[in-house]
Amino acid sequence: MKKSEKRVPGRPRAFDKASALEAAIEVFWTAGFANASLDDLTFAMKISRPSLYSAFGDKEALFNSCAEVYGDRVIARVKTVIDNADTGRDALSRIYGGAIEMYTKPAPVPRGCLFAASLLSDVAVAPPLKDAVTQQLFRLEGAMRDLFERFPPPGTFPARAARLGYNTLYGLACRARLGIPAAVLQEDAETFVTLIYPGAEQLSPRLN
Amino acid sequence: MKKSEKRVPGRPRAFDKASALEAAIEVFWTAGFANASLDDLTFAMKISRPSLYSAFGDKEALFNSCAEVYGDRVIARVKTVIDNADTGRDALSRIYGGAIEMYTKPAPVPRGCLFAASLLSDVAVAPPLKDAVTQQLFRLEGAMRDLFERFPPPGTFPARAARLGYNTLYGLACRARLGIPAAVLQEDAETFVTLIYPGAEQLSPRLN
DNA sequence: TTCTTTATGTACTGATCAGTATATTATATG
DNA sequence: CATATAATATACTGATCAGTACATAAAGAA
Repeated sequence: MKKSEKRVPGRPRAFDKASALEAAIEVFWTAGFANASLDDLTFAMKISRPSLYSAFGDKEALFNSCAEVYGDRVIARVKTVIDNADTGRDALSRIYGGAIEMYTKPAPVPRGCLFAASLLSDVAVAPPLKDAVTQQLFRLEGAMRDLFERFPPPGTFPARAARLGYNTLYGLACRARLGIPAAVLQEDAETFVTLIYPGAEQLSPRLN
Repeated sequence: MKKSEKRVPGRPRAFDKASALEAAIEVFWTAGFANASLDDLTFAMKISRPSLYSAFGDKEALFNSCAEVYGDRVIARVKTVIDNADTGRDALSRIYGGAIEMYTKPAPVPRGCLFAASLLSDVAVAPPLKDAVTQQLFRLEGAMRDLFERFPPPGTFPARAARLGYNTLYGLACRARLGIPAAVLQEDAETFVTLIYPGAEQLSPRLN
C-alpha cells in the first residue's frame, strides 16, 4: 500500500531509498547490528550521514526498516513454497533448502540469517530490537502453522510442529553463521523433515 | 590436572582467578562479547584493569577462558545425564530440560546460552571467537552422539540424530535469549524428543 | 525574482572504547 | 637488611563511535 512518492517542495532526494536499504541490509547482515558502524553504512549506501538520518532516522530505526524488508521477503518465499506444494514433506524440504542456500550464499563471511547474525548479542543493550526480531519469528511460525495445518504431520499437532520447525530453522541459521557447510545443514534439514513426515525414503548414513 | 599454584617471588595475587572468571562469564553471558566493556568486566570481577590483563590477557583471551570453563561445565552435565540414563528418551529429555532451565534462569535479561548470546554478531569481526565456539559445539555433538549410539533412535542414524539434536538445542538457546518462555521451550523440546524416540505418550495439544 | 522547504557535504562534538605507562606495594630470596 | 619479581591503583592514550551544527544547494510556490 505504498504511496507513489508525492512531489513536495524542497530539494529532491538524490538517491533511491529502496536500493539504499538493500545496501544497509547487506551491511547489517554481515557485520551485525552493533558492529555495523555509520561509516560502514553510509559508505555502502553511498549517501551522507545527514541524508541517512533524515531519510531513515537513527541507526535503530534503519535496522528496523531493514528487518521489515528482509522479513517480508522471507515470508513471501515461504508462502510461495507452501502455496505451490503438493505434499507437506516437499514443501518443508523446499523451505529449508531455500533458507540454507540463502544462509550460506558466498559473502565475505558466512552470514546465516539476518536475525541470527545481527543482534542476539545486542538484545541486552537494545531491547526494542529484540521485539522487532521476535515479531518476525512469529510471522514465520504462523506461516509454518499454515503448512502443517494443510498437511498435518502424523503424531504431532500442527502448532507444535510449527514451533519446532522454526526452532530448527533458527538452529540452522546460527550454525551457518558459524561456518558449518551447506551440505551438512541440508542433511540435518532432511533428517528433521523425515522425522516430521516419515516416508519410505532410505536415509544416507551420514555426511559429516 | 591443575597444579596447586606454586609460590613464586613477587607480590601475590589478591583475588581468586576462578571466581573472577565466574564473574566474567556472567558479564559476557548477559551483555555478549562486544557489548561487555572492560569497565563492566573489571567492576564485576572486582579487579583493576592491569590485573585483568596480567592474569588473563586481553579481552579475547579472557573470553576464551570463560568459554572453556562454561563449555566444560555444560559437557560435564550432559555426560552425567547420559551416564545415569535408563532410556534414551529420558536422557534426551533431561538434557534439554536442564539446558532450558539454565537458559531461562532469572537474570537482568534472558540470556540463553553463552555461545548464542555472546558473539554470533561478532564472528565477522573476531574470527578466532568463532573457532572457540565451534569447537565447543562439536564437543556437544560428540556427547550427543554417545547418547544416540548407546540408545539408537528408530529410523535415524546416531550421527545424524546428534547433529540435529544440538541444532535443536541451539535453536532453543537463541529463542530463550529472545525471551520465549521456558514452558514453551520445554514443550518444543518434548516435541522433538518424541519425534526422535516415539513412545506411547499422548502429547498435549499445544501450549502457546 | 524572492521565499520556503528539504537534501546535501563538511566538519565537528562528547562519549566510550580497549589497551598501557608509571609509580607504588607486597612478597620471596640471599 | 637489600634486591628481584610480580601485582596493584591511578591515570592516561589514541581510536572509534553515534549523532549533529552549519552552511550550501536544489527544488516548488508566489
